[in-house]
Amino acid sequence: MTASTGGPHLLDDLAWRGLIAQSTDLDALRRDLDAGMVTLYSGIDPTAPSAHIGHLLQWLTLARFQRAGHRPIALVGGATGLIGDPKPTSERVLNDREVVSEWVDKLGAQLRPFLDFDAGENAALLVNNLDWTEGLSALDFLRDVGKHFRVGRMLAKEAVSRRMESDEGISYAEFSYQLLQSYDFLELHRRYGCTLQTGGSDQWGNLTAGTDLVHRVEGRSLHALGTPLITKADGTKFGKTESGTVWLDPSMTSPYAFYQFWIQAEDAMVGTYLRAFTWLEREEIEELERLTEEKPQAREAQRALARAVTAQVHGQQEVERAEAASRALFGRGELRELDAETLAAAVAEIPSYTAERSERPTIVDMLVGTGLATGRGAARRTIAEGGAYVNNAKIETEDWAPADGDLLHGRWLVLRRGKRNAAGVELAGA
RNA sequence: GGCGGGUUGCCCGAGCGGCCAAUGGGAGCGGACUGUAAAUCCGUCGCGAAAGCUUCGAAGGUUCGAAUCCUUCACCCGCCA
Repeated sequence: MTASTGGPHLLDDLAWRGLIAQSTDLDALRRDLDAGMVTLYSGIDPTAPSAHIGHLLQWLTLARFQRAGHRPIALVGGATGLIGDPKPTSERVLNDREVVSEWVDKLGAQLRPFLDFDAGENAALLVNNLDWTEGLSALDFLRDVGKHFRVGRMLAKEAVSRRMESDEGISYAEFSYQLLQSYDFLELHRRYGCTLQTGGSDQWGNLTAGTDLVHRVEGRSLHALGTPLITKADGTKFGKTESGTVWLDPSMTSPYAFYQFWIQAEDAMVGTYLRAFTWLEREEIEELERLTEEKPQAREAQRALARAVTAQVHGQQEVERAEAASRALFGRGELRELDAETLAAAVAEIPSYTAERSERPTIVDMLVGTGLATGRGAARRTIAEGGAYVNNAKIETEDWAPADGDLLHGRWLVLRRGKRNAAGVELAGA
């Protein structure tokens, strides 16, 4: 069970999808992939209680290898997460051990649906690098790992040199990070015959540090493959919304918000995202790209993207809910014409809160109450700027309060700030 | 351990006794245009309706008045040991 069923070669598909930014020796990798099952790994560090869409890309890459018959190891960095990968900008704050350990568990559970852990020979594995570093003494670590590293090369790594040049500098702990991560590759090579590490291109220094270490210790040349950093069309960071990072955890980013994030993709990038984040085939994606060019206002590609990615992460049922809510809230139709059930379902997808009728909440109260505005000042500003809507009608006065006739089905209001931030208010009580 | 430099709002970065809630840029947010896109232009961007309140690493002090001066502490950077 080596090569996949028909279709293009895995590496050609990855290249077409724009997933190969850097690699050690592609031809050698191709030979190994063709020769049989390859064991590969990719790791993420627990820096939050949930993975985000950047991590998703790494897991999907592992999954692409698995579908081609190879064996993926998903690593969660219970050890590396205790140290922190140097950021180019600033030193990280250490997280407590208990917190990190909790996050490791959450991330592990979160990634399971993306890989097949019961595939027989090439079943996926989930590992935690704390398992082989916790018991390691500092002396052993320095002798067995540290001795193989040259400080000159360590200093040359992008993240390290940037930090050396910054006026904040870098701690020894973060400086040592690359040793820890390299040791993972060595350990996984020894334990499982792992010969390939994949990761974001921002990890390239760490990936090659790993292949270097294995080369020195074991005399074998392993492979590293870096996926590109996904960005927006102007090169700025991808994966953030007004309310921050796009998380996979539905309690941190609701499926509706998740869906909305993708639907709002720029025309110029929607093809890139389809290639990288979905399993759609080449012909389908090229057709969608063509549609974007010919009929951009139809937003077919964005819709397909949102649907596909949301389905993978949250399931088909959530896609349908998000789509129904999106139709209700962004549709041309009158909100008043929606039946109570549809409206209730739509409101359930968006931030909402319940206010007491007797308190006679004003538009400002409600903007703040729903979280659409961060404070009363911001709410007033929104109104003054003409960005506040109730049931799709612009509200221009700060002391506006709903009359009974404004309520949809006797109890709901749909608030909107700007074009695309909606929230619900339910008025309770007599 | 010694000497020198630094710590300003989400980020970068001016300010160096009153005119500072603090110049400018970026990001963000709202509007116009369009298509839940981009670009562009306009507006906005500590909290508060306002009076006012709380900010410029922390704590004290000098002064009518401090982000700006002094002292101590913490952290960072550099050179030396």
